[in-house]
Amino acid sequence: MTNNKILNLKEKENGKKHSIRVRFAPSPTGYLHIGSARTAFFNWLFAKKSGGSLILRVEDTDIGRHMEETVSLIIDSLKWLGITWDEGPDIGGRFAPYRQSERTAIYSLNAEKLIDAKKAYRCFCGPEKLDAKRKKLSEENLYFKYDRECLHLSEDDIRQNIKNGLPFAVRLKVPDGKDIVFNDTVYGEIKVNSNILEDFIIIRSNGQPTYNFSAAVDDILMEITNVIRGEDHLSNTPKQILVYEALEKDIPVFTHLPMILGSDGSKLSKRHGSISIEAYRDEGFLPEAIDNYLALLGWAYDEKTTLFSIDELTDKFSIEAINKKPSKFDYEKLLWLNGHYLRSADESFIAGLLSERFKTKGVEANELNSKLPKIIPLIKERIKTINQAEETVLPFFFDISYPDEFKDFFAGRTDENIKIIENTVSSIAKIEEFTVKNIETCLRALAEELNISFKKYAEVIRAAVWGSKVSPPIFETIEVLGIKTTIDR
RNA sequence: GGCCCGUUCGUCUAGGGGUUAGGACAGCAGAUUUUCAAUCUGCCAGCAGGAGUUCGAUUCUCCUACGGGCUACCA
Repeated sequence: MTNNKILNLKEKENGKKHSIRVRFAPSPTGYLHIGSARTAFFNWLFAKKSGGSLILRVEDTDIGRHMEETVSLIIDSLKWLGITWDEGPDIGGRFAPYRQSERTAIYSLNAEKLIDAKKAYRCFCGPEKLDAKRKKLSEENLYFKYDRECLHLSEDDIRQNIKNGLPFAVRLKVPDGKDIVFNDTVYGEIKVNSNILEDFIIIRSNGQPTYNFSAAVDDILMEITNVIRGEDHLSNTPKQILVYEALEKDIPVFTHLPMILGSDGSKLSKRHGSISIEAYRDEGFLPEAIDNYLALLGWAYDEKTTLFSIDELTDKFSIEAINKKPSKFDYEKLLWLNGHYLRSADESFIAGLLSERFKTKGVEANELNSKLPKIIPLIKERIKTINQAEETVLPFFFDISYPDEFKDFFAGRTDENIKIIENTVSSIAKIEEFTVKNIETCLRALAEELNISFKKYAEVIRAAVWGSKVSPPIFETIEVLGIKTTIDR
């Protein structure tokens, strides 16, 4: 433990000029949640825009030790979104370590400092005792606020308790009747009286800090100038300010971001669909689409623009323009955005993504390389996700099975349809150069010859060749399939 | 229960004391088309309710309703 990790009381940095430092501090409980991703993204945008630094800090004070996987999952998702950071658990930095589980001693030492300064005190009331008190009061419809029993313990009692090995938590002594005021960038002035707060626990009896303490201590230590986080922390902010004040440090600028809710207005959860960035990546969404969509949740540049590249976003984003209203997550709009970005994406890029998927399905690289470049232009305009693309392109690589409804389709008009198919087979067999143009001339001529509308004719051929009433443009499709496959089908 | 925050088309939002309240997604209709998309055109649709301030409130103030958050030895 180096000394600079223990905060010196009475040493406010007077007017020292800082460059902007923001942080994203996820709790590694699994994957990167949509809401957290937005928070991370806004932090990143703000850091970029202001030429500051983004710090990634893992808040794992209560998660146990087995979370390596989830940390790397979160890191992967962040990187995939294009978010980069200047300091973090994976790359280190001036204020390492960046995992709170590795900083336990820092919190204890600072808590001890507070105890010595009589700004915090040991509490020997165990959870059972507190629960009992809580329960008793709730039966009378009253709400329990810690009664400061242990604040009044004598020095001797405390020494005796410690000597007897009684476990204790550490509580912050909340000043009485004090207005805690801060100015939130998006919510404006927030004022709360300290009387509604109890002496909250800052160190648990297992020695681990609680969130409101560790977050504040680290934000001080890591010289965070702007705290940008979800609105769910707005109510926690006064407590953290109390920690700043107990430690005699200046508070940073707070910016709380409105929540992202599910379509029914309740907290975004699994029953609303996918909520992890990972899931969207797997579904075949593009990071540009997600970033663009996320940016539009609670923020707008002007009255018209909805499409923003990352560069435009870093240029135009402004934290002051964030609104207060919680927003509902709209999957449809995300889909539309993704379709837009897919349409403007590089064809070889899409081919690469599809190629990966088909390789795992056992399709040879050769076949992929020859067909995919022809296929992509056919489907590019018709897909909204890579999943969809994969789906629609399946008959190019695998045998098709005709759905039951087609049995009727062929049976109902047997003569005509069979005639069409037989004629088509023999006609295309004669095509010398199997190109789109020749196929088209050939088939159009045939339809005329058979005296049926091309619309009708195409319907039959499509069903026969593709096993579906919907397909990419038929001539191109036939070309890619090749003469043999077409005739076989 | 207490405290904090919010409420403009179904959704994301712009606006802001006098506007035909603007855009986007979705929906609907049409054009185009070998299907489906894409594209283009048009349509539908909104200031939560009530008081107050004002010549005039969607905009300012208050109240109510509704929604969200916090109120843990979770973060």
